[in-house]
Amino acid sequence: MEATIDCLVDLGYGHTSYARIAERAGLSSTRLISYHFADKDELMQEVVNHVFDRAREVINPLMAAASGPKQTLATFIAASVAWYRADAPKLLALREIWNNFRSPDGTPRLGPASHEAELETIAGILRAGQEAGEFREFDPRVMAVTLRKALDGASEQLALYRDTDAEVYSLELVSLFDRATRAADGPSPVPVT
Amino acid sequence: MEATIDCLVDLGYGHTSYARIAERAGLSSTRLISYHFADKDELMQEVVNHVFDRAREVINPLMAAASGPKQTLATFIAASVAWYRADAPKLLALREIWNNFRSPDGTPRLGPASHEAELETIAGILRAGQEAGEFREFDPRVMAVTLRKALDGASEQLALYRDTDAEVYSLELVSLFDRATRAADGPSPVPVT
Amino acid sequence: MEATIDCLVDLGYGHTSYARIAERAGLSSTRLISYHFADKDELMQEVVNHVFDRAREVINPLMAAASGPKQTLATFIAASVAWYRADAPKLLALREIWNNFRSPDGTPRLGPASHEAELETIAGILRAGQEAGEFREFDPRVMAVTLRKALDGASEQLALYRDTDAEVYSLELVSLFDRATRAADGPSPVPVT
Amino acid sequence: MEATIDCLVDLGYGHTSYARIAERAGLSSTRLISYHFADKDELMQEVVNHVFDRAREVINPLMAAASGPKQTLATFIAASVAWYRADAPKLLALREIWNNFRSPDGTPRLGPASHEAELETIAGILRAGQEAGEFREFDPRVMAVTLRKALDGASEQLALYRDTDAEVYSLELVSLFDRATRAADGPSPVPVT
DNA sequence: TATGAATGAGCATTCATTCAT
DNA sequence: AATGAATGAATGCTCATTCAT
Repeated sequence: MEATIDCLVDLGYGHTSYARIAERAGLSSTRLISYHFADKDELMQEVVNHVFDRAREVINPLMAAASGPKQTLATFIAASVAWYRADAPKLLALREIWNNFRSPDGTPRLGPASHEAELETIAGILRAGQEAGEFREFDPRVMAVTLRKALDGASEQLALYRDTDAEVYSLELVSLFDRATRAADGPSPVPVT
Repeated sequence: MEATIDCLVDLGYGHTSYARIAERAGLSSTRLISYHFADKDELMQEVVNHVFDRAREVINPLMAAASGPKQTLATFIAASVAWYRADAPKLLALREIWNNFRSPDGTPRLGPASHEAELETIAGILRAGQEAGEFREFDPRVMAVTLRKALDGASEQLALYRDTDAEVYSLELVSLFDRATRAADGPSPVPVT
Repeated sequence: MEATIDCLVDLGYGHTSYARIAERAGLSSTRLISYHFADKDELMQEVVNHVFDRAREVINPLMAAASGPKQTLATFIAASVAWYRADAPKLLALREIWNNFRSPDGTPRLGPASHEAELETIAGILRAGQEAGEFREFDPRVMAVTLRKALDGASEQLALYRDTDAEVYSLELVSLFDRATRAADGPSPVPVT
Repeated sequence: MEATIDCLVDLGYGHTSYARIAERAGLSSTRLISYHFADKDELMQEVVNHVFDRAREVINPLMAAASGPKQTLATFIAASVAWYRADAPKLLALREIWNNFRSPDGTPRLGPASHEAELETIAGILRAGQEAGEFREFDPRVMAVTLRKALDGASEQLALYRDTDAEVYSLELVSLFDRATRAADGPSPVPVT
């Protein structure tokens, strides 16, 4: 599975064949891949599960401490970026699968549509903040999509430019979305001292 | 080329073969594709050029009227969304190529790295605004990446959910980035009247 | 397709692969087989159709002259054997497909069940003969199955032992089924002079 | 071995692989098959032996009582059908092996050629009857082949259409071959009372 | 401009079989 | 007796591309 991730990153989804994976894994036959995984779909699904398991491992503990819309939002951003820093290469592999994994009939198995659940969670936090008066009026869907894509951008930058400072990136994003969301006269959640 | 775009959208890059394209185009042989395009790379490049030509057609005239960092930024967002609305399906095809087009050695031919020029342009506008005192202090790179991805998100939403109101989406994004960038005590560039 | 028939006869259905067919046909790639036939099923079906077309060509003109149950039966036997003599090798190929061609779920595509239509035709002739009083009382189904298998036996013998005298075999079978079917006191349809 | 027979019947010889057999037998590895049988050929041979052992068990005692060509012939038919009724499904498996089992060089290991011994036995009975004046003049080979195939037809019918009455089928066949073989003026061996 | 025929490399997957416990 | 890991050859089929009209 590590060899698979390497192939996905280096060669892209389209050139990640059993032959290439076996080569990288030092196997003398592709047969062993078929032995451990029912088919390529299962292999890919397993990689996705593996990466998401890691995500939960890193993010959930950090999220536990957050309370209130503003802090939840900021923590979500910071925790996501923390994960990206830890697992940058795996994220490139995930992206390949995400963008290319399709059913035989052509419909994407993952792709943007699979973000719906997460988008709804984010939108829920945003709506809660609006009701609490902490956030201004805006379209929660647009904001949620933008945040989701902003985080994708972060993971891309961290993976492609390894000298990017994750700490700075995280703080900048928190600040950006704080300003984008806060009520006109509300206090800054990141008090400037 | 229209058949190619259809295939890319419906089947994804990986299943967009000469055979499938010829089938959709009603050709009885793939030979005609090879006749018009040197190879598959050229075909894909041609699709990319075609889509970007349209982008320039739609965006450039709108950008011409803008002056000053704030307005330039707002106009850039609005013009981009205007293009997405006009050419939503083509953008899905572009995305497929963007994410998958690679050299024989595996290095991406397009992908995030190809956004550098555009990111630099956006960052330039942001820096100009900071120097003019219209924008607050922030990392121009992070903001540029976030804006770029926010626009990607917009094109996705418009393509996948055809009932999305592009006008609203555009105004929401302009407002979002206005708040994210403006100097603490600066006036709103989109005055509420 | 001739190469396919050769393979079926010499190697059997199970070892008739694209590689072996291409080899015998002098093709430098199996690709050409896939080019002309959608898949292996289509190739096999085409062979079956080809062989049956020949059968109709040979048998139908001979059957045209027959009238009355006894003569029809005798002519059917003679015409069948005439075809076997003409196309003996092809019949071995047909047998391979007949016995092994199955749907993906395992159910036979041809096999004994596909003989139903022909069995019904034969049984019809037999019943007509019984009603006309030319044939004795017997179970038409059993007689039809036995005749069908007797003809299979003839084709096998003619294909495997090339010195078998088809003329003799034909007359023997006609006589055999005449005696097996005729009414107790009926006259012989093949009068001894 | 029962799992093997099941596979042969349900999937056909070509799809009866170690993997499928292990699956049906509830084994978690094909290794156990290789443990008990040297190779696939041995497994198939074992199945054939197993089926033929049963045949001898059923047929031999019944044959023991027969004496004289006519009775021997009638008993042979009746005993064969009795076996078919008892072991119908196994016979379908046998047929699969019979038709497909080949040496590496492609020559059939069983198939029609393996019937020679049995055909010679049947022909011997027929010749004895001719010499004794009980049977008319006919080609013993053609009659033997036809009887052999008639019995194959019976086993097919009994296996495929489970409501076929074996008793009737047996009597019909006996009567059929009695009429086909008996001397012109000879008495019926199955006197109607 | 359009076509059918032909090609060799590559694909995921299945085959029977062997190794090591 | 039973298992899981490993193997190399073979399967049908698709790939982009070229040849010849």
